[in-house]
Amino acid sequence: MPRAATTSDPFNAIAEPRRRDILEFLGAREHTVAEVTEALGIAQPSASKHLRVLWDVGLVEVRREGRQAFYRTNAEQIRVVYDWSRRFERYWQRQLLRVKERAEGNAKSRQDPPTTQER
Amino acid sequence: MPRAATTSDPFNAIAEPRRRDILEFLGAREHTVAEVTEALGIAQPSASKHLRVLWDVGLVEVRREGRQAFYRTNAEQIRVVYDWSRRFERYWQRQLLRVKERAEGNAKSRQDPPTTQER
DNA sequence: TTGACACATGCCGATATGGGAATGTAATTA
DNA sequence: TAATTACATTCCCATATCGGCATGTGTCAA
Repeated sequence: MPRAATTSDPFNAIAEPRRRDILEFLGAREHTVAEVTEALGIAQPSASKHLRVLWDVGLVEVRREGRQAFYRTNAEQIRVVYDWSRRFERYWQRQLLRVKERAEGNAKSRQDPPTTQER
Repeated sequence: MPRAATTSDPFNAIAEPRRRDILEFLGAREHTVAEVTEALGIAQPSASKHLRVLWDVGLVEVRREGRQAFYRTNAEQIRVVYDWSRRFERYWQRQLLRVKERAEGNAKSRQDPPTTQER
């Protein structure tokens, strides 16, 4: 079974770096497909496809006017990701605390890959 | 070109629902692979693979003891996702404001797919 | 009407995916 | 030493991905 479709949810959609770039670019105000392709240096069909994926999961909205399409990011949907990641806030706060606590002492390095042995 | 490797960054790693489940499960405290497989109802090799991917991008840490591996999520790395999504905070706040402003008036529905015509 | 323009879609190929089943490996136990 | 346990890895396969290129579709201008 391959990875879930990019169109299934915001998490899959933002897995692609280019799409994150697009969302950031469209963050401030709406932009034309041509503006996206030019600003990010991607081919037009590629931009259209990415925008389509983002639209499918509700991460962008479109406004059509003549032969132009004005896209803007729908921050509300990014919030899904935000809310999920925020659930771990208490954990990283706790971890930061621990780091701070042992700030003076022994630096403990990250362990080796799962397969490699250590200790 | 296929999608970027799941091992490339946290965004790709959390694109998989099962891996998000694992991260949540490992959020509170460290757990054995066996505990993960049992708690989430996934096959052992599958769990090991997912944990490996999560480990590759630094989303989990391992502590080995005898033949057991104790995994825990590394919230610090989830923060990468948190920080990225949070950059859109001002936008959804602005959008919520707009929604509130036109709370009394005309309900504007979402537009049709990019290809379909409307207006 | 014809052509240019803006964008969307279809097809192709190279590649990564995740599940299942089998196998490998190191540590513990008998 | 042999069997068992706890994980990790490998192989296989059906499937989805993204980019490039070509093409389709609707809109506006000449």
